[in-house]
Amino acid sequence: MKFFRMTNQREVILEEIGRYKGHPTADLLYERIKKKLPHISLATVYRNLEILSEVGKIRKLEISGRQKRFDRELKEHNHIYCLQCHRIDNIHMVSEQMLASGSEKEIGYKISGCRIEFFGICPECQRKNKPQKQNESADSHVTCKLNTRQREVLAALESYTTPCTGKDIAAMTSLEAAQVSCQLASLKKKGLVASPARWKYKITKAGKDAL
Amino acid sequence: MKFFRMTNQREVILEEIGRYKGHPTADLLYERIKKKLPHISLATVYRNLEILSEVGKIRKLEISGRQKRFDRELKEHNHIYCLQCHRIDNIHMVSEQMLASGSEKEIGYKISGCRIEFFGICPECQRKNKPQKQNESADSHVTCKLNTRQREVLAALESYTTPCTGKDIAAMTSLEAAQVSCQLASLKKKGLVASPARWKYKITKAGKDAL
DNA sequence: CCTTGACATAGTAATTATTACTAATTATTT
DNA sequence: AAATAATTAGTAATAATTACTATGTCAAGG
Repeated sequence: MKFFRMTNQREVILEEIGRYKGHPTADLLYERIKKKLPHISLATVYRNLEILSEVGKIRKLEISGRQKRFDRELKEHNHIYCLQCHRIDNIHMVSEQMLASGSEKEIGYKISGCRIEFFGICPECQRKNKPQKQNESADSHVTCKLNTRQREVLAALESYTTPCTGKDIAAMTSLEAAQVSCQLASLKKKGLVASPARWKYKITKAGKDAL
Repeated sequence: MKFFRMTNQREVILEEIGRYKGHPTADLLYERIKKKLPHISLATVYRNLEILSEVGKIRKLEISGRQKRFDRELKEHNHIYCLQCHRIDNIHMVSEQMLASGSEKEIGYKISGCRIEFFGICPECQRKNKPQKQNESADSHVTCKLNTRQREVLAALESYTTPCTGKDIAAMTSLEAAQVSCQLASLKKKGLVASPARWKYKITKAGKDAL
């Protein structure tokens, strides 16, 4: 049997998937991981995602769309997929009842699992679709006066489960650490981010709504 | 609005999908269609599969595996996928009940559909897996003494919904028309194929079992 | 009937996501 | 420490699909 070695690269990959709320693709993970391990190769990311999912540490999704996606969530759940922006969210429901429905016998397959994939339009895209007229107009009074940098910082925070430091955010975005902390201060004053611990920031409900 | 022109190529593509029982991939269809339209381009096949599915004449499946698959079946159904040989079969069951289960509200998505994908081992692969020892031995007494050509003819027939002529089969396989009719005669004698009309052949239950 | 313009086509190039390969490096076992 | 095995970065190769381009076809309006 092959021996599995927990290398530094694998730890970072695993940690990065864990930090990420959604179902990231290999290349997105690669972009993020590169910030920490600048010399890592895309092939290493791909290989390890494959191996980690074989070992059962992560889960590989082969869902709609061109790219495979990965997540850390190991308990059974299904997915819902936005036809418009291609984001994927989790959806929890029993799937066992269907397995028991006698269809297994009916068609002769030995069923080992089931994946349910809903598709539709996610809340965010629904919101985007509604107001079609205000495109040419002011465009700023709706979204609580967020500038590009603030939006970028907020978006980065939004995609993470764990609280981040300013440095983390700088690594995820194109911004410098100084720029980030400046935006964080202003966002905090508006109540769009909270700081559960010194130097640690997370997005608030209001922050999510503002996005 | 764009005008949709039913060209000869599109008719042939549509007909070929209709003739095919499974969920063929673009390149498989291309191989088959080339027999009838030797000058058709793979790009044309791809483009038209896309267009035909937009127009609603066929359905595009984005299921597990690398390639997209297409089928003509327009009423709602779900799929089951063999992890081993990658074949895909239909499975009929109600999916509406899940849509009503309140999860729509729960996550804010506007759900427009749902795809359920079971996976497991298909009957054929199960059969292949069982007898592991007889690999070196005679290898012929089990399968009702089918030779390679007969097997090829039978497999071609098996994949079609409509009765085929010998010429059809010759086109699908690597065999000459004369070779095909010779094999058909012998298969008919064994009861593995039936001839519902003069020059038309279809596979029988016994034929499927023999495969 | 002949031109005009939208739609289609074959053939090919380009792209995207992923996998395979290779030589060098690192860890584990003997 | 030497031998062996696993892993890596970097790059080449592959598979499926899409984009591009020049040419061709068809149907309608002058």
